[in-house]
Amino acid sequence: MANSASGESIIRRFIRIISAFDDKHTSMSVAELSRRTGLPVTTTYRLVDELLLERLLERDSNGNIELGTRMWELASRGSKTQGLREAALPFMEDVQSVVQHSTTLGVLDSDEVLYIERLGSTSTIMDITKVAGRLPVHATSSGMVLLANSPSAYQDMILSRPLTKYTETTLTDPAALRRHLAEVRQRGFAAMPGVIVPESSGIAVPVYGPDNTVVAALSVVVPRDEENAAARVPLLMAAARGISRALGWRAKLKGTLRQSH
Amino acid sequence: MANSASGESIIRRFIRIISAFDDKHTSMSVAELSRRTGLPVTTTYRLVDELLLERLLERDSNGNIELGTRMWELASRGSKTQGLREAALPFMEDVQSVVQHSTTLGVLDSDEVLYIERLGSTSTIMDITKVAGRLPVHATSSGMVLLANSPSAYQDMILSRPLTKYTETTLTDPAALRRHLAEVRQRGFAAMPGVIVPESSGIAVPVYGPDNTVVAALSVVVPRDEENAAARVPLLMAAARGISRALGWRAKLKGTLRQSH
DNA sequence: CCCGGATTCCCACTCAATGGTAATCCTGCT
DNA sequence: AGCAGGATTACCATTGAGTGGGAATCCGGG
Repeated sequence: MANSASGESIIRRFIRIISAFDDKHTSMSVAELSRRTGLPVTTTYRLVDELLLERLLERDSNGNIELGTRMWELASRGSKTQGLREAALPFMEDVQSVVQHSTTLGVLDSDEVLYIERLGSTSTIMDITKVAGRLPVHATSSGMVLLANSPSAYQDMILSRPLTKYTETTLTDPAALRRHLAEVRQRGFAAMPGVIVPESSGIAVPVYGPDNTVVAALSVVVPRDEENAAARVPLLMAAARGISRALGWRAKLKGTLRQSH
Repeated sequence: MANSASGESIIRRFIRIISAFDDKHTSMSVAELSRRTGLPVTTTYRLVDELLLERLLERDSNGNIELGTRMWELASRGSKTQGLREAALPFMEDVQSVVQHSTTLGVLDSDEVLYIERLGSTSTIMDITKVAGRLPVHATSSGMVLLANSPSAYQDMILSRPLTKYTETTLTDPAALRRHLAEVRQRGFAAMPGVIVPESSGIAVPVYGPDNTVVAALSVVVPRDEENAAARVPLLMAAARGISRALGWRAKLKGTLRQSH
């Protein structure tokens, strides 16, 4: 053996380690960490020791390992996500104060929607989004909005892979999805009843960045039986516009309202 | 030369790299990164390449390097900070809706206050707190609350180092600070007029965790000239109690109300 | 006292990581 | 077009940081 029998770099192993933590596993023993990551026991101990030293990991009161506050700090303070989040939060509060269910802000990351902020009670069965949580593009209103405003190569990539059918109403047929995307692009919002959880509906609108591309989706989740959920669209649009403006976007002067590519 | 002439581990260098990014420097060229981190050019390129591959770093539209969304995601989803933040947010919104200036949630990290959430407009000169930003313990109301509820060894450590005097009213004398801490402990809140910025006042109260220790400080910043800022204390206390309860804290049954160290 | 798992200690091996030097690619300026 | 200055990529000889199996030790519960 030598530097990593498996040929893995330290960075990759570091990622394995921090990836072992999620909202369901916020702390664990080193041995368990070794098991979860699949790294050799000794190696795990050595690496963890160093990460503890650097405060990227910490020990809790039981001696278990958890992600260090410093880790969060370093990752947060310089990230573009932070700017987006801060710009959006006030407007999200406004929306939340009216809609009362849950309001989320999502971005596209690799092939999924990553939620970077969320307001509303956490306990609802109705809404499974979490901050720093992911959901598939094709089964969320946020995903549809983001996909509808993505380059066609990206759309093709997403639509060409197997799409999970979560409920009766989940669209999984590429052609049907494309039609739906066209609609979303034209109307400027996505409304999807019960695509991932039968009893709820998602409504999402795009948020624009300075270069007039769509950078995020603002969305609310409401009970499916709620009448005219679409009545929420103007509210959402106004909020999204506010966020966009805070991000440096300027309304188009004149001409068509269709966004570039 | 061999594995790091400077004897530095990859982890430490990785930290140097992500530390080079902050809210003022969200993206930069690799060469600049090399300069900022002090790492050899070649080494920086090699390391950055790998981090790009792992998506801990990303290239923006100009080809500059920025922190990757994945970095934020991994650091956020498993962190205890996240749980605290989520528990606190609804209550912070309530406070913010009444106080209107700015509401923050801070924790103690090494020898400073680290702010993990913040509501209110960002542009105020009055309030310099930022999410994932730090301020010194002795010059903030949050810091005083947290310090007042810390082990005395920690208090000694903080009070024994040189304390910056930001304004006329900043306390820098250890003895005076100790008296103030005793007051804070007894009253259950800290109110500090213009300790870091002359024209504003901070008011902070403790947030308790399940084991009845203080885990965070909830605070508002208001203009200093505002009459009876202390009138805000009950509001803050009620909110802090709500957060504490959401974290699993149960009110003491009976007996003294003094909290254990 | 015993048992099983977690943790720490030990150590010989070796290739991943290193960082100079030099070539190449840009980009703006003349 | 040609030039200047910086950013980026390519090359490569060198070596100690990283590795991981194994054994000893610690610890908590029954």
